[in-house]
Amino acid sequence: MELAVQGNDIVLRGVTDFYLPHIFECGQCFRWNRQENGEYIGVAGGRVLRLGQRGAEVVLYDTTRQAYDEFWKQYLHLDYDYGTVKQTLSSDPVLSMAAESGYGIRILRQQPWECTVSFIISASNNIPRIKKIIDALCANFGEHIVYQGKEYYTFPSPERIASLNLEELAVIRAGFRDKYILDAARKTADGELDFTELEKAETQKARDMLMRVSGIGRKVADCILLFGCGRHEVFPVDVWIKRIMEYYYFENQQNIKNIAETANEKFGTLSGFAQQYLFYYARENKLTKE
DNA sequence: CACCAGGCAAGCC
DNA sequence: GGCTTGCATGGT
Repeated sequence: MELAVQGNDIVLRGVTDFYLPHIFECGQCFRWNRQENGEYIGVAGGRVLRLGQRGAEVVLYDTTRQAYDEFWKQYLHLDYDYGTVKQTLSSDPVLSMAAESGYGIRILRQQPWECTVSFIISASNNIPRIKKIIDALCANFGEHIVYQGKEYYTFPSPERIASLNLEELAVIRAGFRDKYILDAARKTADGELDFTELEKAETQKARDMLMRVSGIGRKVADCILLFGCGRHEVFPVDVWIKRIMEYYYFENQQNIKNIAETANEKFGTLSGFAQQYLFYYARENKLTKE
């Protein structure tokens, strides 16, 4: 892959295993929106970016080399070899098929705090409404930024949300999840939940730390670890994953724990990548119940 | 108008 | 420990 700075844009050539719709529409993130021309605009890490792609050429509009080196390269997981990931996983026939379907998926390196709130909101919810609630959260309590003449909002800090009461937070229409968001914000603001400490901890210990927050169970914790902490060995099991795993690997219904254990035996340290390919495949094919 | 959506906590055994 | 139920809200 080669990089060129052209005016205010950064152009990447020879990019493989990377396809914008796969990356932004596989359910890992909620703040990227497809434009009419197929480009995507998103807010992450307090910045805004417009992204375009034509085959192996990816353009990051109106940004700097510094922003790319410091943030977007890692965020977009461009410093990682997905060819090897897919090659290894493809020894399993189901994963071979799923990885072919979602060939351009990258697991974004999102910010742990944003991930925490986003996946608390995801509980018993649908993706369009999750996006709507997060948008309202940012528009009401985030910081205003302008990019290419349009207004955007950053994701609000733990301190900002911790300063609110339930009545004020009700404007985002999160329903019963509002008290969970507040608990996460308070525990993060006062250091009871410390993401720096969490980074250093073993995976199971890190999961336990997250699950001390009300509203964070096993599944939400695992999403935070995978999407916000770069723990690629974690395999979050939601209804879609449960459904596709039962369909291809079992003859009947299984409990969550058994599904996660089976995945770890099959996919090892690549379980998180496998999870994303399977999730995308299950939704793409509208895999139904039973 | 029922039913459901990237689950979770609380209450039961 | 495992199993059931209620939960806010909005979309179909």
